[in-house]
Amino acid sequence: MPYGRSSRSVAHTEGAEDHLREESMTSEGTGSGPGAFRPSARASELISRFEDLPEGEGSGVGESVAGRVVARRDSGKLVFVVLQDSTGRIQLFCSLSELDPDSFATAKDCDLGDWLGAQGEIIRTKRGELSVKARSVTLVAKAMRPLPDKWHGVTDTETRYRQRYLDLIVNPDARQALEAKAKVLASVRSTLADRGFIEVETPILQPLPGGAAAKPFSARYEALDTEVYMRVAPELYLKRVLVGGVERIYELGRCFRNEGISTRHNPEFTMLEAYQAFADYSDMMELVEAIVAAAALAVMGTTQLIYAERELDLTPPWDRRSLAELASDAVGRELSIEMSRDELANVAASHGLEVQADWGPGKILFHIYDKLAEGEIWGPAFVVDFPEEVSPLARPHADKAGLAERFEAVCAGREMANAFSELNDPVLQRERLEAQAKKRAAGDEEAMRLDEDFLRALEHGMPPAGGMGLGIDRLVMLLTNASSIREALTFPQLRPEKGL
RNA sequence: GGGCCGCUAGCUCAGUCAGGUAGAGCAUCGGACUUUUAAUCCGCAGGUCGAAGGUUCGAAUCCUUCGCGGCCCA
Repeated sequence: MPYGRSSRSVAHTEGAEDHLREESMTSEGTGSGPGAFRPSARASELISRFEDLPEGEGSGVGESVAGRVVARRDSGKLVFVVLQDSTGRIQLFCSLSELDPDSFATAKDCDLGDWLGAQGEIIRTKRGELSVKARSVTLVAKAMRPLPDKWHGVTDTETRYRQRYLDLIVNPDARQALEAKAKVLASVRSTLADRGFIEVETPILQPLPGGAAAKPFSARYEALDTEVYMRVAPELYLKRVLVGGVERIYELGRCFRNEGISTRHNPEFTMLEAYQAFADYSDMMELVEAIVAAAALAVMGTTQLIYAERELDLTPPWDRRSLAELASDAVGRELSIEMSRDELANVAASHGLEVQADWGPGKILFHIYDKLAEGEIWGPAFVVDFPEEVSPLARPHADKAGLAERFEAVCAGREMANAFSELNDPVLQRERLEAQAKKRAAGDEEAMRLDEDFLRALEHGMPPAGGMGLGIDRLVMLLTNASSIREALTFPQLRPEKGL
């Protein structure tokens, strides 16, 4: 019993619940009618199948349908009820003379939001609406609460997010976002499977969070009397699997970062990470292009789309620009990793950027790019050659000192993927993580921790590999023209609702 | 964290500038109607105006603080 109401008087003394429907206050009304009503057809299927049925004629074909009541037009002895199922809408034609009294009463007394099942002949009315001329009508689930306004729907953003089911009922866009994400996930899996990657699962609860510069959520693990962290990335575990000799792997799953919420950030989000032994970051560029292009085809049927009223062509190959070159363009003078720290700091300061004392030239150059250039890149583009200083898990560039074999894929001014030739030198990796740990000790909450278990794995030998991470929610945003990541998540993070 | 905007009936919104008995449409509830398409017509009911405090004879409206949400910036 959903509301625990046992009598009308209880409900009626509670003013806040006055809008709950009266008949639903009795156990009879909320009850489950037939629990196993099985429709023989879906709305959209009937509409296409009987496309050629002329106005005012019957098909002679009997079918049963089920769905939610989204409109009711009652003209006395004839009632039209519109049912919505997961494929579309179909009208019921309910005539007193064609129905048993119970069925007619069910159709006449139903409320918007109720779920009905009905059986009858498929006809087209005089006004041209394909309908089921009902022979029987059954209430299969009662709605106690009213549907949003049938014309305006629900537009209040907060209500749409908190009560996503209402959004899904009345706004087709909400359904499409859900379906787009499902298509992207299926497409990503298929693209990777075609290339011989296998999907693996690694811990979400980790004793030491790692693999990205981000603050983790923590939780108390009571049975082990210890603290655990929600992963910020699966990277360090996937590399352990590489050490184990599995050469092409990926994980598609939720990661958690303890940071603010914005149109581009949700504390939990879906990330793809893939690792390929005997490959490097240029192979990863090709992989990112292939995954994104295939996902676009799966969702849109094309790799050319409109995002934020601007054209975006995801057809490979994408532009490649170096980070230093983009930073240079943004400040109007030539910058490079070989410049002195002070010189770069002065450039940053002259563009209003704050630079911290412990930042080296690589971090400052990256900061200039990140703040001044990235947001202006429409893309899709690969920004290549990140400073080594901001890439502690990446392999140093083969022939450019101070740089790493790393890129980010940028679309519509936003980072969508990050990849590198993975660092597999355990000695260098230890130095890098020790330096990170020092920064942490000095107060940098996003600096990485020293993970001895990970280093022990590397010391057993990790094959050279390319690895990439791709934000699935941001990809879905692009493919559904969503301006906020919340539209790509069914239940975005919100503050708990008060007074409920 | 900062700026701006919003919060009024279940939903969509007026009313706030210029203080004076809280409104409309849809939904709900009661009634009429056998081809409707936001059906139509008649009638009833529905409110902690986000919260608290202040100013005032009088506050949805003015002031202060807080909560929640959105957008932009960091």
